[in-house]
Amino acid sequence: MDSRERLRAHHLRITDTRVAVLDLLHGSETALSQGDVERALPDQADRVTLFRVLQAFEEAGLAHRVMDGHGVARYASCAATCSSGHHHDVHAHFRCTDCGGIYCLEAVPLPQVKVPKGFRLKDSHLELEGSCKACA
Amino acid sequence: MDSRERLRAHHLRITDTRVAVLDLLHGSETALSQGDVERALPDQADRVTLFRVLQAFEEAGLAHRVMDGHGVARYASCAATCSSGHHHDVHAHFRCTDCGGIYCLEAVPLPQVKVPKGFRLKDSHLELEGSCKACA
DNA sequence: GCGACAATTGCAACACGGTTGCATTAAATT
DNA sequence: AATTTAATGCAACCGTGTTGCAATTGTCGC
Repeated sequence: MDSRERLRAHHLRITDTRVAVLDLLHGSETALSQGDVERALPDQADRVTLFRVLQAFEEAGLAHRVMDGHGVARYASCAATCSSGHHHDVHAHFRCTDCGGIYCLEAVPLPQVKVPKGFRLKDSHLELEGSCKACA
Repeated sequence: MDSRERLRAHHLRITDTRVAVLDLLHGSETALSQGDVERALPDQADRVTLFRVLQAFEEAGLAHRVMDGHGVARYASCAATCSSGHHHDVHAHFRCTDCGGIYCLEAVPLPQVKVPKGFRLKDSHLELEGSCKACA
C-alpha cells in the first residue's frame, strides 16, 4: 500500500516528512532510530519533528517501537493489521552486536510463560543478540 | 556471603561505597538504577562514582544489568556462580508497568529459539511486562 | 478556489542518563 | 611507613527524549 494511503487510513495528515519517513521505514530491513532517520533524510525536518512523527506513527499503529541495547528507541513499520492502540507485533527481535541493526523475526514466536503467583502478565518481549547475516 | 568477602573474591578493592551499594543490591527484591542507588544512599558518593561502581560490579560478575522499558540501566546482584566476563543470569525479567520495579524470575527459563539462516545467536533476553504482586 | 479551523512544524530550551579527563584521595602491598 | 595502584570527586560534555509556544500548513466545507 502507498504511504499516503496508509497515513490516510490511520487518520494522520499527509505531509512530506511523514511520507518520507514512512517510505524509509517501509524500505528498511532493520528498525531505525530517530538519529538514523535524521541521517537518512538530511534537511528533511527538525529532529523534534522526526521525534513526533515517529511517536505519532507508533500511536497510530503504523510502526512499532523496539529498544536497542543502549536505551535508544528504534522503529519498524508494522504489519497491516496493526491499528491505533492495538499492535500485533508478537515476534522476537534480533539485535546484531556488530552493526547494531535490529531485525524483526516474524518466524520466531513469543514463548508462553508462567509467572509467579500474584504477578499479572500483560506483554512480553524476546530479544535475541548475536551477528546478523551481513556481519556473521 | 559478606559483601566484603564477595568484593575480595572478585578482585575489587573494598571501599565504603562499594560495600554499601552491594549490600543495597543484595537486599533489594528488584533491580536498581543508578538513580535508585543515589536516592537510597544520599551523600554516600558522587553519581559518577555510583555509575563506575555499578559498571565495575557488572564487569566483575557481581551484578547483572537489565534495561528497563525506557532505556535506563538497572542492576541486580548476580548468582554466586557468576564471574568476570561469565554471567549465568539465564532467566526472564519482569517489569511492573505500575511501579516500574524489575524482578528477576529465576523460575522462568529462556526459550530455545531458532534464528534464520545466516544469523548467529549468542545471547537472548526475555522481558515480561505487567503488574507485580505488590501492585496487582 | 477560498476561508476557517485544527493539526503539524520549527525553534529554543530543558531534563536526565551516560560518559570522559584529570587532579586528589585512599586502599593494598612490601 | 613508604610506595604503588586503584578509586573517587568534580567539571564538563554528548545524545536522546521532551515540552511550550509561535508560525506554518493540511483539510474540510462552501
